[in-house]
Amino acid sequence: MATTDTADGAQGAEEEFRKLDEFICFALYAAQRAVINGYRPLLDKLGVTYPQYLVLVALYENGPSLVKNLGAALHLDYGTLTPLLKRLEANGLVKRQRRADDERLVEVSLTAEGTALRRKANVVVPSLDEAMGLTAEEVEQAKALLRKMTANMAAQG
Amino acid sequence: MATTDTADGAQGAEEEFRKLDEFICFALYAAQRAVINGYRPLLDKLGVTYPQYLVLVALYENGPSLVKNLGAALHLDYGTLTPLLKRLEANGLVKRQRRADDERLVEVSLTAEGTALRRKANVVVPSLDEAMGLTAEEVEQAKALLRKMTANMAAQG
DNA sequence: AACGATTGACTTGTGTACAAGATAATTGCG
DNA sequence: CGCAATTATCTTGTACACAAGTCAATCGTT
Repeated sequence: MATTDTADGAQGAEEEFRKLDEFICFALYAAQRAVINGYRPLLDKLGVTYPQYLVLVALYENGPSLVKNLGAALHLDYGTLTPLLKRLEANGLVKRQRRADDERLVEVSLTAEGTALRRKANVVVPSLDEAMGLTAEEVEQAKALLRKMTANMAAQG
Repeated sequence: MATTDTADGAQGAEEEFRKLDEFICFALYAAQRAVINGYRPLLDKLGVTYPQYLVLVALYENGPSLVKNLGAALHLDYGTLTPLLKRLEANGLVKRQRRADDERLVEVSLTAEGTALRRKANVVVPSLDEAMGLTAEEVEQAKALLRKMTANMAAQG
């Protein structure tokens, strides 16, 4: 069904080659985008993007945090975080402030509006984690496998 | 360990709120980026990015394809594919050609150089799918779970 | 033939991601 | 103390991703 119309590629010969759907990396890539796209309409209502939402969750969990620590929590670097945090600040959800005791450090904290978002987000968002249609057991399996992949890939970057 | 230095956030009270690491969507997000980052050094040697590599795999599998069909195979839209395909074309790996029988259609096919890349990629790349450190059984489990997520999320966009 | 609707592709604008380079503040060592 | 190294952050440049809008070619119907 998928591809029609055109020739059929694999010209006989050797079949040492794998198909797209056999790659676990593709399954991972497709699933991640599907999930983000599922979150999007809900997060739109809250006025944040998916990575912005994750930053807020990290702030809810850890309180005021250095950019460095947010990067460690989310596995994101400054090149991604700095502009993202500026957008969150421009939207009034967080405050960014250089620390007086060490001018290199920037501390990110929630505004009243950012704090208020927590309750709304908590109602609207986690529903999706369950709406992925996995049983509780499958969710645990998936988390374990994903963490294992993450750890192993990081180990030998 | 992760976050230090700053206050500890969760101000007692209710614990109806989840931590970042409990979200399966975050595990998915982190794993996908870790895997792409693992692929990057290998793909750099081939001169392609990860999404570009997936397009090539689709072309190896299906032969010359319409942009529309590549989009269906990769779950990507024109806004992503058109510039990506132009970059692949600029790098000499694919050819893009309007079809004479229907001027709306653009057919993408491999150049000699793009075809030649297949063998190199096949040697260098799939090693990583195994280098994720999962057993064969876990790989199958993971693929099944990821596909289920993808299908369920797509079902109720 | 006429023409409104559909289709396939492209463009524009916003927001991630990440590499690589720049910079100011702090630290550590002789 | 003086200064080289380190640290935390920011900036620039490239490449996805996706929504929304544009446009030409084709189709369906009359």
